[in-house]
Amino acid sequence: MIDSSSQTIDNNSAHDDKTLSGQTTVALREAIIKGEIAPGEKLNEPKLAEQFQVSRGPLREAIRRLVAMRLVRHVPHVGATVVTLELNSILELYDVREALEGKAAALAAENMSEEDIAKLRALLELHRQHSQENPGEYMQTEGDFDFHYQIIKGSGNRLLTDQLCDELYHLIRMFRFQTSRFKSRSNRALIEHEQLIYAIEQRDPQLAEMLMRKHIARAKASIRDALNDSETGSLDQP
Amino acid sequence: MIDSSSQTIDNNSAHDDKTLSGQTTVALREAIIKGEIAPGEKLNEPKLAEQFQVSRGPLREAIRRLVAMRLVRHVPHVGATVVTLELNSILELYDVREALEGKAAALAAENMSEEDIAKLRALLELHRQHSQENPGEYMQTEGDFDFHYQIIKGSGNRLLTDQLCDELYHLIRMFRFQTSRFKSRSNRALIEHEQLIYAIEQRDPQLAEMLMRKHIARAKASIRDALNDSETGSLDQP
DNA sequence: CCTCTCTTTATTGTCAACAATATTATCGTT
DNA sequence: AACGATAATATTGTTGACAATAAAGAGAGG
Repeated sequence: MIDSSSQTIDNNSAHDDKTLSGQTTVALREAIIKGEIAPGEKLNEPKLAEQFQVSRGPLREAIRRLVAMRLVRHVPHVGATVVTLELNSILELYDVREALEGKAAALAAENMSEEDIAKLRALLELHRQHSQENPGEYMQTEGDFDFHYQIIKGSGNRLLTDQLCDELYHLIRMFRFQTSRFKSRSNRALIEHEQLIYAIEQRDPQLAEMLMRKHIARAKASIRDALNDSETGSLDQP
Repeated sequence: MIDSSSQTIDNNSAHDDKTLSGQTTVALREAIIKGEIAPGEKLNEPKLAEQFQVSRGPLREAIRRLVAMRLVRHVPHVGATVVTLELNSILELYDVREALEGKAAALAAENMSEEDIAKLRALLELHRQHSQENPGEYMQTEGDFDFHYQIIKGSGNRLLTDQLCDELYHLIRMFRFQTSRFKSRSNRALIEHEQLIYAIEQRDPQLAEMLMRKHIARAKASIRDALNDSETGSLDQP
């Protein structure tokens, strides 16, 4: 077992929030991420309150939290709508990821404990094994972020971790859900993860940062190519 | 042109929010940043609602937005408290700034229009002039972020801009308010800004990023030194 | 037939009362 | 006197009703 909070990636500051607002937040969040509420769709407060069996108060609070997570946009006196992830937003997201996770990798190379590094390598071997047995499986995407998640946490920077794991993570999840038909090149990711962990083991912050940045930049490029080819401008509409 | 709201740094998604929640948000936010509500202090909802002449509803919403801005921490059924900026949090903040603003500088070198670059240089000259006439003046701090702000906007990345200017910016302001007794080395900043704008003019993303990162890293180091000296080690424990 | 205005409707913003939980104070026991 | 359990208090969470604003529709005029 890697960590007490490793399989529950969701820490979201609401992991132990038994309050109605908290529960409604995760329910609404998941509904949006899974596409049960379509991108661009308007969030009708009375309707959703009825649907989630809560009053409008907690529902409004949930909406505000999702606004902070950038899953929802809000205009005063008009209402809230689910964000639409056009290609441009995705590319912007990956630029931010590159900057933040690159720094996280550098800090991880400096601050991560030897045990945590060992656990990280164990996790990588697990993914490699799984990938060999069932090639092209779902785990690579979840597992991929598992790996990144451990490095981010290994940075020891709380602000960085919160920004990446509480806010941006759910945006990434939403995007992956919408484009799950595209299977990612998991072999390449595995190789790059291997290089990355080696840099961390060598305690080389600059190399770790460079490798992480290139890793994410390549993912970004591959997304741009895939989406440019496949849709030719006609994928992102609902 | 990217946006028309350039001199009003506060865009905060509430710039034209005439709603009570919006007004309460900025009022409460400024009160916290200026220290009228002390760091670590608890936010008593009935008391603050009375103070701001609003009901608890809008006040609660304001608090939630400030939680998203990381100016306030919230625990279910216990309440909200103003964050305490220990040295550690500040250093973490500057690491995140280094990553994000570094990338912003690189993107600005790629995407900024020639006119915007010209305006940026004009702004720098203005600050230099002001700095010569009244050495060691307040403007350098506000002006410093003005400069950074223009570069961030010049990146053309909306997510990046929002993260830096809507959320982190207010944390920085709060920190500066609390430590206004320390005068920053404005001469050095001016020189480094000069180098930075030159790299942008040359359309050299890598150099621009490097310069911005070093610029912020130096600011971080100078903060660490100043705070370590002045408070003699009794600062970072809670 | 289209367009503009006014009315109607629906939706968001705000409020004050109620319920649930945590904090504090009190009291008894060791 | 110190500690722990229990009751009183204060604060947060939730609810439904009310007010203000925007969207939708009807009707008159061009």
